[in-house]
Amino acid sequence: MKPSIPRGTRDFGPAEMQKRQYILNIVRKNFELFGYQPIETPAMENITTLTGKYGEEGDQLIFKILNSRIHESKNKDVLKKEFELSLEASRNSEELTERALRYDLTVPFARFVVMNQHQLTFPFKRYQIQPVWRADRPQKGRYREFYQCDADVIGSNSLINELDLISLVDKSFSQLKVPVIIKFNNRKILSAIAEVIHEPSKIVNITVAIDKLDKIGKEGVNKELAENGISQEAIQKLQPLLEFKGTNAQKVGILKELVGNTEAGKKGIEEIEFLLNTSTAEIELDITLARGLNYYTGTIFEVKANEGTFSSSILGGGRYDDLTGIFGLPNMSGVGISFGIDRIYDVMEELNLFPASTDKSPAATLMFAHFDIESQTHCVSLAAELRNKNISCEVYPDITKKLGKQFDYANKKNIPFVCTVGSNEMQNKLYAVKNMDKGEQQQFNITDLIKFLKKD
RNA sequence: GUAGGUAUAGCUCAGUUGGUUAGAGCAUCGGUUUGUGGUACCGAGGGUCGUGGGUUCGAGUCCCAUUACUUACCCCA
Repeated sequence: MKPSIPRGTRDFGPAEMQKRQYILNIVRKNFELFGYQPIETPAMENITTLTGKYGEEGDQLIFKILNSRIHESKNKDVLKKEFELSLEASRNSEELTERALRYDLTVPFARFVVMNQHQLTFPFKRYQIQPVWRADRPQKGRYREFYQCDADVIGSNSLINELDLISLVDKSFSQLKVPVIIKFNNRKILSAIAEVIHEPSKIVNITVAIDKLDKIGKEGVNKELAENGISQEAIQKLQPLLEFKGTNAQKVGILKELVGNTEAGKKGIEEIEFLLNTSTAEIELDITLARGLNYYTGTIFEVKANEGTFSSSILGGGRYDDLTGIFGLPNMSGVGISFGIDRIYDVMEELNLFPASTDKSPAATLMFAHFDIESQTHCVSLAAELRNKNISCEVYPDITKKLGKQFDYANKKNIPFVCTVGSNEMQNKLYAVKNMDKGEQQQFNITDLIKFLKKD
């Protein structure tokens, strides 16, 4: 049988893991630096926890898990009917699927907060680094299994949290040396727009269409709006939004004109101005930024790489005022961001941003080479001594007289020192250690060897 | 779901208007080298040309179908 893995999933070898961990370590360090605490949640959730939170499209992209032992069911007639119905339209049947793989980390987090509300100190700041699954068509930069790295704070309305997150994002990308644009907008503006053009029920269609401005241009957006039943009059009102390019301040001016006399508009503009005035990081107000997820209600974020061919977003996030409400805990506003490290990896690979050290990081500091079972055994006890001193090392596992083969192995694993042990060395307790880079060899007793490697 | 592209050795790919026994580089293994690697030279193994059918004296090459992968649309990290 030919081995394979499901489409959209990947294996990661040691070289790739080295780079992935380089990114993860920087992100995790910053999460902790800003006072977020780690949690984990299960890979699968009850399907009812997930459905209805991600929009119509989103629901269809949830990986569903078929119930086990359906052949033992006592209600096969019901099962058959549910199955028939599922063939006709996208729907959820708990008879068939009670559980699903998590689609993001935010909704499980909201569930977690509600379930553990009495143990948590609010405002609660958590970070979470785990894979999520989406039943999407894979393509460039889009995977069916990928990692999200989320930081969220819940139980606080303060815009300080937004500022904190912006600063965290800015710091992380500058440490990774990835050139980015941090864009933001506010969902209150979008609802205000829907209000002033008298199409409040079409808010999702409007936001999704506007979000595509970059890709399909003004004409494309107008066409899509019309197709979604938005009146010509309303579309005309939206034009200033689509046509305008300029500074952040000028954009705020446009917004004031368009939605400044609505309640939601006023509030949104106020929040936007606060962030623009107080953020120390460079941020760009993008009045066409909408984002698809249903649960956002206030500030929304998106980060894209500023160089290279990679156009999809590498980070997203925003404020959600009532995600926990559906689970029975109202009035819990939260805000969070999510790093897409798989895409960050792709950007960094394309722009050659990984430090050289991640390319050939040594598997160990030293390898022992030997000739027979006696010398190998001797190496094993020497290795134990080095490891007690916290020096990483390994003993060549096979018995062979061919030193070339053993040296080659060390080379391929980028091990910088090789210590060859034969009968002379065992007798004199003096060990020859070769620096694989320089090709020089020095002799040490065990104490000096440890000193030498420690210093190095 | 819709539309395009690709499929030949473990990997990356050549393969002429359809013509003898399908090639290269890298990788692997062996040798030059039984106590010192990266280099060099010599050699070896490894293929049902994705699968099934068709056209033809003859198909890796042309046609049809099918599967997998991939890119774009939709949506998203």
